[in-house]
Amino acid sequence: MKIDPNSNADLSAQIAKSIRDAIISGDLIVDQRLPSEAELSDQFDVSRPTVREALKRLAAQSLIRTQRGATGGAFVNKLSFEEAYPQQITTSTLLLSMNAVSFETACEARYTLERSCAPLSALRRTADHLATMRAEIHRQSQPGLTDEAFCASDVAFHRALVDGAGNPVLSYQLAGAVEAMQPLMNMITFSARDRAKIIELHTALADALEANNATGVDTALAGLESYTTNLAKSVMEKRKNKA
Amino acid sequence: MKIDPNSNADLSAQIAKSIRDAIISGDLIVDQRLPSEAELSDQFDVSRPTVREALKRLAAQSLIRTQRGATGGAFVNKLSFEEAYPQQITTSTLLLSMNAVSFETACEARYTLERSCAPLSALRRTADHLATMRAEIHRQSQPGLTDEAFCASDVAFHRALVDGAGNPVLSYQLAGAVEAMQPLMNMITFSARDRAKIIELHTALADALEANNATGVDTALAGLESYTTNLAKSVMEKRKNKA
DNA sequence: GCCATTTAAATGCCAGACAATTAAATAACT
DNA sequence: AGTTATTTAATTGTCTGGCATTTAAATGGC
Repeated sequence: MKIDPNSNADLSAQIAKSIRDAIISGDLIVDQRLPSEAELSDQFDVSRPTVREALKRLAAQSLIRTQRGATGGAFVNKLSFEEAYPQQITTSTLLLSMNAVSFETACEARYTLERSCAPLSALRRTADHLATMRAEIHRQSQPGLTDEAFCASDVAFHRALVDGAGNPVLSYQLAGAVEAMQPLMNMITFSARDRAKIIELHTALADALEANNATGVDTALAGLESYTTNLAKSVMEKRKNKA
Repeated sequence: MKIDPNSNADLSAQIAKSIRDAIISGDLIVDQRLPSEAELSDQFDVSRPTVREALKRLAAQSLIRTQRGATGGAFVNKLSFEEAYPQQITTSTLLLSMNAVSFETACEARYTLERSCAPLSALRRTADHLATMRAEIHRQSQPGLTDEAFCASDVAFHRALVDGAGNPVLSYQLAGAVEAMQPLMNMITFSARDRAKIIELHTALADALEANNATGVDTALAGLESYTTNLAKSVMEKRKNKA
């Protein structure tokens, strides 16, 4: 393997790309051991620190894992949904906060995606999913709950709804949209009356889901979306007037 | 800043996490310059190579960019949708290939998400989106087209549909679902008759979109999903019989 | 005042070394 | 023979120190 030292990209970036491509193309398969750092240095004709930088890049994307010791080394990592979740959420969160995405746009995306899961979830949700949702509703009605905890519970509730569709790909894609909204939601402080309204809609949603009533679920979600949007609008309005 | 040398995690991973948290929390803002590698070495009380490994981890996630020269250094990167797309697609592709996700499951997720965009797109699509879709349909009907090119055009067509919803967050989330399907779609070689059928459905979809007919778009998408699923099923069946 | 040169600061890269970890090979002991 | 303790070898983790390269700003010459 050879690397172009005249490219404008870092050597470590080129090496990382080379290995990444090998993983994506299937030349390197899951759990396969990569050559040792010393061997990679020879193959790519670079120093060990440079190889290490390349490997760290791959590790940051969970594409490899490393093990020390005699039989250690870098191994192609089986990328699991569990591992991919946090990265997806981090990226989505930063995208929202760094690109001045309006609350409305983010909210629309989130509820659009979530409503698409509703029919499947109404069909396939297990008792487990329902139990989780009921438990979260109960938590949300506790008086002493902080706004952060309320929002976290809200996220857990909606994730149970999405997971109810029984499609891991769908759950993964939705995770980013739902979780990344949390910081934005936290900016809206909920009054007791607002919470009661949200809990009421959550209950309606759970009831419809329990009855396998897809239309009911969709209606409840639409209600949540418009209520949330209006709430945000009024909060923003108040803040603007104060300032 | 101090790092725990007795943790089981690598120093570079801990440092990367520390800086990443600072970015997420807003302590470090976009375009802000991080301390130089030498300064970071001092602050975290580690060597420069270790700091560099940490920075490469962050660079792999597009959280920072580096610049050489007198006024150079590492800067907090404004994560753009354009930058996040490829990562999202790589991750989604690997998740599908490494986790034995069935074609059916992936296909269901993809069309479920895409159908959720249909109403918005029927409402908001511009002439530009329509033109792209018509152009891709035209390309798809060229006789000499390879299967790969046909699939690539298919992806472009569907991305135009999604982009028509005019919501960047939605487009981003959908990119992974749509693009990650391409390698799976490539495994199904399309006969001329299959292509004609797909083009027919694409045309119906574009027509409905042009008429702002949300229901028509949804019907066409549902048709595409069932046709694709059945096609895949029969292809798999044939392969099993051969073997 | 403008252009060429120098300088300084920073990242990019390398060589060599040592520490820590781990599994396997070996030796010692029962 | 079998089990346990020790040694050994391979590998990653980390450090030191250095040089090359790039870039913008400071300096100097015209």
